[in-house]
Amino acid sequence: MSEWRNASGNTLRDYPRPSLAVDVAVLTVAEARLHVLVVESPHDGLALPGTFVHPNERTRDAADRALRTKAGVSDVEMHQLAIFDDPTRDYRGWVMSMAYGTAVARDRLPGNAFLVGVTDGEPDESLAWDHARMVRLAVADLRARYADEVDPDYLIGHEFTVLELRQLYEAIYEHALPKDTFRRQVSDGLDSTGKVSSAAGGRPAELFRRRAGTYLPRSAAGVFEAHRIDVTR
Amino acid sequence: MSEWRNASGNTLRDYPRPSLAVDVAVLTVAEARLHVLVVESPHDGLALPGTFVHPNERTRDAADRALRTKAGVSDVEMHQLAIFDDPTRDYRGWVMSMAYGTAVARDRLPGNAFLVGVTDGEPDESLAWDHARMVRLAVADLRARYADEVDPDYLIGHEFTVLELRQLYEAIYEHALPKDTFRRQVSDGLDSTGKVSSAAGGRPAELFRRRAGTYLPRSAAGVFEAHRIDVTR
DNA sequence: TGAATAGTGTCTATTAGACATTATAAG
DNA sequence: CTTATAATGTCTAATAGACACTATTCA
Repeated sequence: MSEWRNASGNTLRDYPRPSLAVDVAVLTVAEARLHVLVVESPHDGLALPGTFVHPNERTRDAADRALRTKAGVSDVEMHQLAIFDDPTRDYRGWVMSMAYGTAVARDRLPGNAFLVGVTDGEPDESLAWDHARMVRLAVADLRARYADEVDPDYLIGHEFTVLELRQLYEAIYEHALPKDTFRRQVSDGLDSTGKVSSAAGGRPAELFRRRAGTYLPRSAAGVFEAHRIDVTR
Repeated sequence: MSEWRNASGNTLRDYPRPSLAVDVAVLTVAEARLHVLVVESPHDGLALPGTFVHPNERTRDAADRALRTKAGVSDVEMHQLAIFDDPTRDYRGWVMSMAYGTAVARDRLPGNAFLVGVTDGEPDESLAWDHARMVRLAVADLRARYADEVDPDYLIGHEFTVLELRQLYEAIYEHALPKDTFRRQVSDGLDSTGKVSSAAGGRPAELFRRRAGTYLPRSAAGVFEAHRIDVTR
């Protein structure tokens, strides 16, 4: 590699470079609760799927690759959370990790996926390294995005009833939501399909689709979120 | 360095590592407008202050060091924005950059600081590399944080009038705010000092301090922000 | 006194939240 | 019919936004 030199005299070979990893917190809703996808290794215990970044690879592509090869998940839209850069965070040496977050419907994950429940941003089982903090950031990010749009990550299908949508939001925000207020908050973000769901004992519920390009009202965050997750820990 | 090997067989020396830089978007309000602090280099033109990360240094410490040495600014609380990792983004080779954002009062910057006006997240003059995108992220981050608390970055002093505070917010959000509604939005986040400002022709204005540990109401974001900055570009 | 600015009261339209009512299905 | 669930209407309290009014200074 030629030694390009910029105005301040730095070159790309002046000093050691960090190893760069990515880790991905894949959230999902199963049994009406938030879960995070983990992988188990004999040496490090439970951890988020991750990998080292390959030469000239983007971190997002590395995260995609980690999900594909270690968790059997593809075609996921991810969001940068933070870089974890404590030089002592990895026993192997100077390893930084870019954390990504996303959410995927349960039925897009392998049937034997290892899911750990998440309560108020905290995994029910302890994770390796600083991965619990990554989960906390992922949940805060998920909640912020879900207060902005109707189920942007398609945790439920393309067509759904308001009840199904509300139960999804109750799982994400971890508390009950009033059914009439919830309906009014989201109704502007829904398109009616005309169809109804097969009734479960009572009046059949109407099936809706996400309305493209609509945001939920600013008040939605206040309605959904009972409290804020402390992401500073 | 010993070759620690983890369960999946990776080592820390398997493949090349990226050079890692940091760049900092320091926003300030001058002449009732948002500005961003830039440095000028003969080779690259206008750019955000930045530096390469030193061995075993945290990115935040590197960002501190860049601000101190290249812009004469110290003791600034910064926020991670995003990692910029396009492998072709730097002509010198594979260089990623972690972007940080912050805001600093004009009088904490050197008198000869190079400030570029910012309109709707866009610097008035073109910046090197992808630094304009970093500015966009910094402005979005600033607005989100200022909708949460009263001037958390101390862009105005410890004691201030509601008028001064409102003019600050009008500069940050780039539109006029109704004086009575604004006052009601922020009043719960203020403590009265009893003192009044030296009058400027009319009734003297009361001086307030930030009330510790209070958040602005959730509706504040809707009142302040006329529209959202597109950070996807 | 009038001019200028700070601060507050009032009215209206909107709406979150609670509750009641109607609508539509199955048995 | 009864029962169950969906969807909507109604009432109240809170409040954003607009506007007017009062308060306090200086000239």
